[in-house]
Amino acid sequence: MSIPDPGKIPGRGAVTRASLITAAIEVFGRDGYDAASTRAIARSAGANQALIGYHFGGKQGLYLAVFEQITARMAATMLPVGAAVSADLEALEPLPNPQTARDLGRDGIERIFFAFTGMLAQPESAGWIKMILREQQEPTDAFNVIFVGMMEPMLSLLTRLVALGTGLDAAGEEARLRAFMLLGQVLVFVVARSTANRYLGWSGFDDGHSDAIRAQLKQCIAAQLNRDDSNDRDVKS
Amino acid sequence: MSIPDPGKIPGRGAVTRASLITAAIEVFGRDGYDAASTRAIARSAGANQALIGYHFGGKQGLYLAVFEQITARMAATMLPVGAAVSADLEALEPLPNPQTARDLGRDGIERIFFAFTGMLAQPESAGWIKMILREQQEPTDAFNVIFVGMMEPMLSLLTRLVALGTGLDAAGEEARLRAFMLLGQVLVFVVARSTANRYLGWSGFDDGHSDAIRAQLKQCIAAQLNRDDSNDRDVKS
DNA sequence: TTGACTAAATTAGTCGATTGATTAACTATT
DNA sequence: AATAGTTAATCAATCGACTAATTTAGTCAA
Repeated sequence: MSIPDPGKIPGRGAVTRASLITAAIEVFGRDGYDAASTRAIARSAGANQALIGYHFGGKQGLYLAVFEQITARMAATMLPVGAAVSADLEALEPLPNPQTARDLGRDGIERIFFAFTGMLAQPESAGWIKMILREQQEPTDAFNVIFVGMMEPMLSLLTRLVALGTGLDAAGEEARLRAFMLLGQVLVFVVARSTANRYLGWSGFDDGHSDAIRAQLKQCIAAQLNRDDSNDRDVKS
Repeated sequence: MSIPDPGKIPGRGAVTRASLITAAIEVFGRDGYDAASTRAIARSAGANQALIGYHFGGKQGLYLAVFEQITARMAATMLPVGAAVSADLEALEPLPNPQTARDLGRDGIERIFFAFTGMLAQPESAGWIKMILREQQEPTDAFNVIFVGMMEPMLSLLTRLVALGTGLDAAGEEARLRAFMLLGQVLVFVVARSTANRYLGWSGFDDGHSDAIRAQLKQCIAAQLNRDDSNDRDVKS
């Protein structure tokens, strides 16, 4: 009648439950929520179709469970990096001279984006990247899971670092906009993936390309944090 | 038996054909290709469901027709701007001194992005933005239509301008990467729309927000083109 | 102007296939 | 024996495509 508690001892049900989620990431990512049939997912998982209803209550429940898994996996790679950067920040809290602050901000941003590009370049990422993008356009309950578990913490830290590096107010909209735009410089390679592949002659987003992106990104970050002169000239418009 | 030629004199069929496309942009954009039913599209257009088969051959044919319309509409706003910028470039072809070149590049990039943000901020854009994003992840024949008609011409021009402003080789990968990343700084606000809305406290991408984005974008463009110093220090790594 | 003829456009209805969900029976584990 | 897990089968609903019948608009002869 009701959904079994997944937090229990991993009985025989736990393995099929896990394989259903794994298969669902694959099929949902490839076909999208509507085109993905519960039968296709079950077949890919080597399980019976009725088990989706048994373990997750239905298609929607499986979809939500997939996002909890995705968020947990992303958090496992990104949050430690964020915590390390954050710790370095707290370490010399009495804010140092402007030049040191800028170097610290730039270093933190680079470390975060280094981890981020590495994660995106993993072949198995392709599936859930598509799922997240779909959720961005038509958010369901699943979006909330990934926003509070991943997006919001990383964006907050990024905003702090941008503020540190540029001298902007960390609480203002400008710093948040800049952090967001910074993120866009990386995201564009996966969200506009077909355009990227065709215009740049790539066949996908692999490690070699993430190195090339990192090299350019490093220059862009450095340039955007060194805004002392251009700032004083333009900010009053 | 076969699909009627839409290039003929606009008989009574032309108006239903047009209203079907308009409704299809709405429904395809909202629900996605698979979840959008031909019945829902026909109902929204005030037409009979069988007319989709009659005018477009089927669901797929309607989808393709939608993208031809979208491409035409985007091209109508963007290509004139691109042509104007391009004309200014040809005007002083014997390349001027580095400083003038950089100003010219920056000015061209700003004009393109100004038009681009304006287009994205239009309320009726929301529908086809989603369609294009879906096509980026799982490209069909429709992607080819929009790539050669819109993406490729604008990216080429953008790359030229970036090369002009930075001194990079216009034919190299670096310049194309930079142009692409520049594009990402704007696109992120529509592709990560739910994250943007929630993190920035917006309720959508309207004119007021596009002004705020333009202000930050202007500074970012200027900063990224003034890379003389940071370039010499880092480019050899 | 009228009426007959034709082709384009539109309609309601039906087709087989597939969808997510549900049930009752069955098996394995404790 | 009792519970958890699994299975095959079936349910109504909906899908895209298709067909035959009908209406509309345009053309030409009288």
